[in-house]
Amino acid sequence: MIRSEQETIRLSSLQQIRDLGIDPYPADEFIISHRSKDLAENFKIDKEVTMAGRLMSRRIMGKASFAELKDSEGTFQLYINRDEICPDEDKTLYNTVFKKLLDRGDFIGIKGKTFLTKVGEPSVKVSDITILAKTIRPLPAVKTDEEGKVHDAFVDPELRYRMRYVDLAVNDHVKDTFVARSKIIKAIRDNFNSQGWLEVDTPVLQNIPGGAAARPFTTHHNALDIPLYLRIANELYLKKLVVGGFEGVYEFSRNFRNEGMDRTHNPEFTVLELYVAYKDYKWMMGAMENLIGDVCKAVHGKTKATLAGTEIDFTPPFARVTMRDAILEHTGLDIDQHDEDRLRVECEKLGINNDSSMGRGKLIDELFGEKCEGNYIQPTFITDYPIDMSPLTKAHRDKPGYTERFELLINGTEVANAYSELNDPIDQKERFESQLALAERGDDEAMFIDQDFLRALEFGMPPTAGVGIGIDRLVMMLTDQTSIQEVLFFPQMRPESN
RNA sequence: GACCCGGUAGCUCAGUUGGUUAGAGCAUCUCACUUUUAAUGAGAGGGUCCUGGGUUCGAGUCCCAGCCGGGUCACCA
Repeated sequence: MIRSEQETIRLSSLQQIRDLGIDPYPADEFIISHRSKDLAENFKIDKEVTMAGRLMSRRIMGKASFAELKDSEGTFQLYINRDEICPDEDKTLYNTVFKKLLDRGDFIGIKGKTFLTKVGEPSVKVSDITILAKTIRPLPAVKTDEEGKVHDAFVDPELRYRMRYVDLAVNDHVKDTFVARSKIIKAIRDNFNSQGWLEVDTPVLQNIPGGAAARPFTTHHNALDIPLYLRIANELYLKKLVVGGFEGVYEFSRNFRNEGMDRTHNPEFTVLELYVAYKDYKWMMGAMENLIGDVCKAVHGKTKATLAGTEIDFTPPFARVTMRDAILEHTGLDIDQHDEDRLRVECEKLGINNDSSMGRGKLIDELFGEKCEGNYIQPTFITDYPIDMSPLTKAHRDKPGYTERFELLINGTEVANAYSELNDPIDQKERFESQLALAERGDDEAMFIDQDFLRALEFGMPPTAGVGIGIDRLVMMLTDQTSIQEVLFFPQMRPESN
């Protein structure tokens, strides 16, 4: 293995540390009394503290030095005086260990007393240093100047995603995004648990990849000698639980789809699905408004957030527009006045590519996707989808040809999809069959038929409202990120060649 | 998958029309310095110019192929 100059020097330092009888990777617990942020916020001088973290920079001035210690909360300044840490004749700890053998990035533990420097910077006067873990590779030297300008930022997306540990170690704002992600998930859990809904786990490995229209990843189970699929959705399993008698179930489902990758798609992604018995999609819109308002507050302390320079207002209620009205508004086309053939002609006029495999619903979906979707920046419920695009959705109570379904759009992107769940087993069977017909017509997105799900419905499912929320996208909307890779710790990448 | 852009030191980046030994800042190393904060001053070292071909007296630079990434589009609810 070829080592860089800096790595070679660090390896040699590592050996010298060992030669001094110091373990560079000690096993002992290091007890921390304070962390940086808390210590700064409640700062008092002459407090005895022990702290641990990475040594991020050193400013050595002969017999005294300043250093930055970075822990999980932030950084804190250390003042290291030779005669304070080496009161006896032996000055090795300062002259050799601290000045020569430690490097930026090393984990150290310190003991000391708080004080204010001449210029008023809260600091710890160190009385002892313990090496906790020696680093071999140098961290990028990101520096921030007086004006807050960042120099030598570690910004190459490829390096950042492949070595997220480095990204997190040096780019504080990246950490903030993931802390926000965690807060969002916690806020959802708290909201749901407080209503008595149950968090459940359902299979990731499925015999039939159901509940969505997507290309699955396939694998093989050796003992059973059968193909298995990584789930593309967990919808059908959760509904089976509602059949079983749970009135509110939810799951943060890691889904897998063997499709393209871009700013808003990663092969594995997280969808929160929730099913509540005896409710309908109208009720669900209210539930979503409350939830997302709560979640926004958990992150920003208010129900507004900035996204790509625009303020997004998550204060309920959100706008509600039927799909028919949306298309009418943005294209002047009233879909209720056109059958499939005439709709195809109109799509042609509008420059929307179409082919004979596309049914009426698919054409409407294209029309909406191409001409309308991008216009909904503020949170908007698009309601009442055509029936042949929604095979798991209850037919609309008073609009023939439509379903009781809505999607929540934010910044022109679908964030949630919800409906009054179809619980009529006969209707469900027919819907699956028409999906099969679409597949035969050439639609490779048509759904698989899940016989066990149909059997479950025949045992009776109460009227139920269900929703799926794209958690990654929701996190993007609330953290001002425009790429899914910024909200996933380890986005999918092509393997490094080496 | 198509098109556009990029890949040069640990990090961020220059590199002219193709022309000596490929540069800068930070980082690293050596020396000095006991309240600094992008510490400072003096000195030094560090390169698979993404890979492989080609053109040329000569390639970081031009051409071809490939690899990796980013962006746009297509696909994908």
